[in-house]
Amino acid sequence: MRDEEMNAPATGTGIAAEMLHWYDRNARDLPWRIPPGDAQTPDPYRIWLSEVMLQQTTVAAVKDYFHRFTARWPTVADLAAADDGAVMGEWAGLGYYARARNLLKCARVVTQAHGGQFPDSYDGLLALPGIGPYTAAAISAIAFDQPETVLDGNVERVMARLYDIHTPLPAAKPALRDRAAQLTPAHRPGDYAQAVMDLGATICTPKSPACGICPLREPCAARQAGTANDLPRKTPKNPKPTRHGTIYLAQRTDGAWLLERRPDKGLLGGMLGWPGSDWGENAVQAPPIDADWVTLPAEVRHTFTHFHLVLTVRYAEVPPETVPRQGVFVAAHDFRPSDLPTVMRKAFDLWRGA
DNA sequence: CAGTCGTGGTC
DNA sequence: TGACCAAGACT
Repeated sequence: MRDEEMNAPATGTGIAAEMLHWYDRNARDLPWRIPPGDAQTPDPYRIWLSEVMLQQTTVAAVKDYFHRFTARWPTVADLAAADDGAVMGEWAGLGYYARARNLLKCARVVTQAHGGQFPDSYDGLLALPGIGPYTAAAISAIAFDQPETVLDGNVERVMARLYDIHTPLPAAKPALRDRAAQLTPAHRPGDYAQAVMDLGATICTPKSPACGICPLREPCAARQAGTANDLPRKTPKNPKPTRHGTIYLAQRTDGAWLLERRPDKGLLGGMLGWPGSDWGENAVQAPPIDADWVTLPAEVRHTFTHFHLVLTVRYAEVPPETVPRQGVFVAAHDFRPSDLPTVMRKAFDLWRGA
């Protein structure tokens, strides 16, 4: 390499080459990843599953779920054949439950309309349920080594710093996408995509980035300007209101619990939960069944993306013949608290005294 | 387009 | 301790 090139790493090809060089020595060992240099071909099913799980979710949180899903459903056809309730139960605790509903929809489309093979193109992937611009680019790049540009929170942060872009998100997104697209190499685009995301996750972190050991420290404009820690800028978020509600834990004398399957649309859609009131300013609703209700001495507090929730929990033991107005009784041996979304499990733990 | 949609970790 | 944050999608 000529000195001129050595001193001009701010070119697109120079930066991509630097990224790949760094990735070859620093790629994280992840359950869904084929290490750089390995002759194996990625399994599109595993790449797809991991990418959906990783949407707005940390690697640490995903790992165990990924292992359980792939052990129980090794192929997309296996997943397509699964019961809805089994998939929702296995997803419980991971959050953003629309992902699980779309996951199952997608598995069935791929199995029934695509012969069990994922499309290898960005457009083909984008047409599938639960696959948006980021995930379509990620799967086509990582699983099929197509030169698509991934733009996630990591890449946005790396680009904002590398080019010292001060426009706040989400307005800056088109500019950041342009920069990212310019850097995407034709050679090893899958490894490059993972390299940028690894860099954002381990070096170019949101707070206190490790600029000293960053492979892009020389071309990075924000590091030179001293603005790296303040980028990317973001438009401030709205404050979270607090909502209130009441949920009812009814246990039959034979041990069965009164539960309901929540409607597919909306909060915790498709998940199992305790029947109860709506959550609002001052939600009041008749209990789902006539009983001698006891209000637990503590409340459940839980924070969702856009509001805080305070739940009053009431408990009652009811005789076997009682017919509920809401929900269905689930036999004790069929009830697994791990099937519940976290806020519902908190209520159960509160009753149990955990 | 801006609101909706979870959760656990971090500082 | 509360606010921010994470490999976004959907409406």
